[in-house]
Amino acid sequence: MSDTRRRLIEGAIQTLRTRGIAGTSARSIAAAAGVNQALVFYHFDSVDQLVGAACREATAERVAEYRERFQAVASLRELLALGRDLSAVERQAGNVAVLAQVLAGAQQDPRLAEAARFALALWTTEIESVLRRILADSPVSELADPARFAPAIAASFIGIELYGGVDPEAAASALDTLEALSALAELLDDLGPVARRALRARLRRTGRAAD
Amino acid sequence: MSDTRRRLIEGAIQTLRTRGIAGTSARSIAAAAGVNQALVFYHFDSVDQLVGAACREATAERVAEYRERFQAVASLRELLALGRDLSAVERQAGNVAVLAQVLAGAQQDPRLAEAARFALALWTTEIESVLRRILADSPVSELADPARFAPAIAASFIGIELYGGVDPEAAASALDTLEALSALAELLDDLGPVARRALRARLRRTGRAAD
DNA sequence: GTCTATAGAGGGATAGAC
DNA sequence: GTCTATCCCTCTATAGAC
Repeated sequence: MSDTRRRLIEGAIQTLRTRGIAGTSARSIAAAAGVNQALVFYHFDSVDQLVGAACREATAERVAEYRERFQAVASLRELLALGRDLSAVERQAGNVAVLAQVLAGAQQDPRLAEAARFALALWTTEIESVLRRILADSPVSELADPARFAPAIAASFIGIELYGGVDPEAAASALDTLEALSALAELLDDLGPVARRALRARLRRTGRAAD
Repeated sequence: MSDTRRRLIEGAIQTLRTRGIAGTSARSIAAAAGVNQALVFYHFDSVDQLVGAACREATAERVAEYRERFQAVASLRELLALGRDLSAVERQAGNVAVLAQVLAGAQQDPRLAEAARFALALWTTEIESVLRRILADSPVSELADPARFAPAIAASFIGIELYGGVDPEAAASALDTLEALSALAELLDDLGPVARRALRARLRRTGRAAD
């Protein structure tokens, strides 16, 4: 990829972080990238396509960087602890913020929506494969299958990220709470088949299952 | 409150819903409100103050409308089921979307941040009082105290709302999953003191508690 | 309180020289 | 591929008539 293209992508990421979706324009991106404003349109045709590309790329980069750590996760608690670390690191770097801003813009812009869907799919795919592995023998799988559980986790982290922008303490509490709740899953795992039977009985009574 | 003020607030809410934070301007709001653009500045001094006021008011109105239903909630599952209903209704009306858009803008704008904090506090206060009531005798309270649990729930719903704007099916799955997981809490309640002791033992081993 | 008009900045996008 | 220059639009905010 050409150097200018790279710089524009970097500039877009930076601008989304510091000025949000509402303050992201061809001019502000070009200024951050240190290139001429007309080059936005030469290389990407329009601002939203550049923003979309930046979102895809920033996410792909981050997900790739965390892949090994995802693969090392051995329990729900570890997954949520990784999420907490990731949240802290990415808050510094501002990469989750990029996705959150694009997602906000995506509510009204089909091009951004496609990019946001792609980025979310990258995260959920990763989360889903971890869940599939760590919940395989867990009674938790009676309640939630990985493909449906993963978007809940991804969405929660994005919500917490946005919350953190206006109330960091509350966001930290939220992260702690999710992690603490994973002790429920561990307790269930301790109980093993007993828990599985009890859960099945519960589900029969309330008439609700994983799907 | 004057009629024009009211109309501007309504116009701001409408505009946030249909055009997002990036497309919300004095002109677009005034057009939606059917009033002159200069009146935005006469009544609110600036666009962000109008948007902030709209966010506060829209939220206060919705929270008030749901207060009775919150008070009728008797279990975590019912709370999450109410959240699901609320999410569906509000998605139609677009009120959670308003908060989500203001929250996105709030990451870079102190005035919007204050409004978002206020709006989030309204929701979390409501959720917290429900949690305090329904978890009073539950072993779940070993893991998460209501004041720290509530922001996690609020944040998750906002994340799911944004997710729903680009992938409605995944968002629906996420809502289902949260509801299904509340069966864990019920199971714990069934087990009563046994579960409480087991949880305490677990927590001692992993060295983590509710706070 | 409401209107018109406008200043002045910033926006997307393009034409055309190099 | 990159630049300058520009068109034309939208933006916030204000001044001043009514």
